Amino acid sequence: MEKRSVTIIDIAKFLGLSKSTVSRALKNHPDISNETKEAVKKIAKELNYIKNTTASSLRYKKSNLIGLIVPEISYFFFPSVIDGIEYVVHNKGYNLLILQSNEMYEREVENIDILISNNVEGILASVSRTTKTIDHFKHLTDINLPLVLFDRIVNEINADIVLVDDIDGAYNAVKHLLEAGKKRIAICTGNLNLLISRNRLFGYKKVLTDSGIDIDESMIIAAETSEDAEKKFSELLKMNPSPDGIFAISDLTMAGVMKAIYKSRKRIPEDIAVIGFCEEQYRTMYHPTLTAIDPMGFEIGKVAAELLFEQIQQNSNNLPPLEPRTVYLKGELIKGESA
Amino acid sequence: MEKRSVTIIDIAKFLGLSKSTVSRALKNHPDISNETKEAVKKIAKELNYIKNTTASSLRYKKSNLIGLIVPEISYFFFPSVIDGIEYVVHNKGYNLLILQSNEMYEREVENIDILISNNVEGILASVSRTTKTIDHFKHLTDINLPLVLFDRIVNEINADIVLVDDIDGAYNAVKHLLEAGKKRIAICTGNLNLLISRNRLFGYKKVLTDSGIDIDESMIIAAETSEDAEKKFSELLKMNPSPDGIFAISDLTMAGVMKAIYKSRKRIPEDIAVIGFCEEQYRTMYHPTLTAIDPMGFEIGKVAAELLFEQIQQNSNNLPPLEPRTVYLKGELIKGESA
DNA sequence: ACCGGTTGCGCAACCGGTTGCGGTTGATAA
DNA sequence: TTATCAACCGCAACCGGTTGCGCAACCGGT
Repeated sequence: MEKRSVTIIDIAKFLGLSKSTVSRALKNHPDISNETKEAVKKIAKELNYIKNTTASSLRYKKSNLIGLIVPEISYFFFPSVIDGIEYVVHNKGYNLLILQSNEMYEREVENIDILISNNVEGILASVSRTTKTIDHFKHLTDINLPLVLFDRIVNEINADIVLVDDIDGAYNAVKHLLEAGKKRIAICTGNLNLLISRNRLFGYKKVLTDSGIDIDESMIIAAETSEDAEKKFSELLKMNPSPDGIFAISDLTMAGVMKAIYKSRKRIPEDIAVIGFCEEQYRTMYHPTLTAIDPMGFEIGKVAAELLFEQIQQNSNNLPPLEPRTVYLKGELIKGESA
Repeated sequence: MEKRSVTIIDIAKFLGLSKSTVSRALKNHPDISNETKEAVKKIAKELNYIKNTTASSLRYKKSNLIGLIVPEISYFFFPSVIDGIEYVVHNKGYNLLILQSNEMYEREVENIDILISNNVEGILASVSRTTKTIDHFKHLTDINLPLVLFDRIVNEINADIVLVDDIDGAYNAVKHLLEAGKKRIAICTGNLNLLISRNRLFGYKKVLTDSGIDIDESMIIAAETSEDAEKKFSELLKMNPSPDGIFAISDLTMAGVMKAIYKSRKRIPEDIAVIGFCEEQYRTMYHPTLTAIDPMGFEIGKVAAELLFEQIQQNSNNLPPLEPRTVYLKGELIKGESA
């Protein structure tokens, strides 16, 4: 059943040439005459020749593949990041091998092996929630494989890092609520194992402290899932006094928070103002539309991929690895009607 | 700079064995003694050996790679589909090479070549909006490469096909509005070049006809983008008589329609009822929550991948290709508050 | 001592494309 | 005529893992 696809050897036989000549002709090697080149290319097209990248990369050590590991592809935020990555990767003539960790440490380790095994030239990753040891990432520097972490990072690692300035964003978000006259501002943060959750919480605390407002621990709620957020905020909104502003740190928590508010029949923003980090795509889905800090998904992906290619470039020039860089992207506040 | 990673030859040298023995030992070949197997595995672990899939697949013709082509990764619907695909693909021990066509015919053709070039064992695709000729897909059957199309398909092709039953879904959606007593129901459909748009429009027309209602062409609006939908429906809602029900055929059109309604200050569902095809994730983001037909993203991906693996299985057993199958998934109506 | 059968392993070809090196040819210069 | 050289192309090794085949060693049985 297996119909072998056409190889350079087929072309060579057809033209009575050697496969080396065909190979060189296809790559426009100067040693080959123009007539031969044209003949080869003509036949290649006629026979529907497609280069076998696998064979090529085995020899040439250039797979043209970039590996990507995300916790979950369909998380609100990640599709945008992937878009940004794909934009750069495609422009460089590379392709993307995408793996999910499903927030499981074991799969993350396994995925790293898979990517190495597939000869990727670099890896982009956002680490899983359950990852505590990072030997699998450190191993990459041993074998000199470029690595860029984004959004969910780990410390003390030899890799480029791309983040949104979470503290700054959270600070500005909550400040916006304060300036609107809100006094009792709650935060819905995420799993505090994630740096992003801690940083956004830090920004929240910082602006309150800077404004001379005491931190009320009952206004700080950590939720793992959207449902979790909804449940906990439904409770919170029944309390007296209840918050008059909420800062939700992610799309995920926002979804839960908004559901809780809708249920409570409170008016937005009169009774309760809402602000968060939210992709443009979803920001205007809510009613009223959200005022939100742009989480910069596309940009993160774009910048992360660009940094990766700089490392790859460095490698292919046989230059020593670059010093690890950290890039902070500042997300702007986009005004909606919710605050 | 390039640190070569360890190969079976390194292991062989280390143990004074031949590379064939090491290869067999690692695959638990019965010819090899248990002592040797254990010794090899022990050293493999110590040296941090990772199999070079590229080399393996060159010889063994098994890349463990599945190719996926989607118009755009971050479209509302596709992340869910990818999730479903990834679920199956990972369980089979395969990996996913994901490419975007960005709705461009040329990139679709290019992507097919890239996937072939990377020795994928099968291809899953949702075709671009601008695709009119399908020779690039037909070529796949020539080289006996399994193909499954989903959601956006082309006709007269030798491939498995997975669809939601668009006509049925649209029929039930609009019927739901009729049963709620709505009389002037508008539809926001998409690019009519897409079968999905035509089918959902057909279901809309069918239920109206079946119910003895005349089709009002001014109530049929095709929109390419969310913004387009918003603009056109803002106009429509100003008309007199204006619709008292809207059926939006996709997440994309729904976003525009809802914005237009919000702007018009009409009440949902009292003044105007809304129904559509909408992923669960987004359905409850709107306020009021949407009544919608489940577009079955995850399921589509899952079923498509399963069909693909059946074809691959067939190939690897050297059996003749299966007859192309078409699977229709019926999306259930999920009640929200918008209708 | 001889034989058939098993066990355990190595040799070498192979997958398809790449590349260093060397060989052939024809033209030009000496 | 012969040395020189560029232009053009083929040979063969190589990338790392897989596999058909063959061979030596060893087994128990006669």
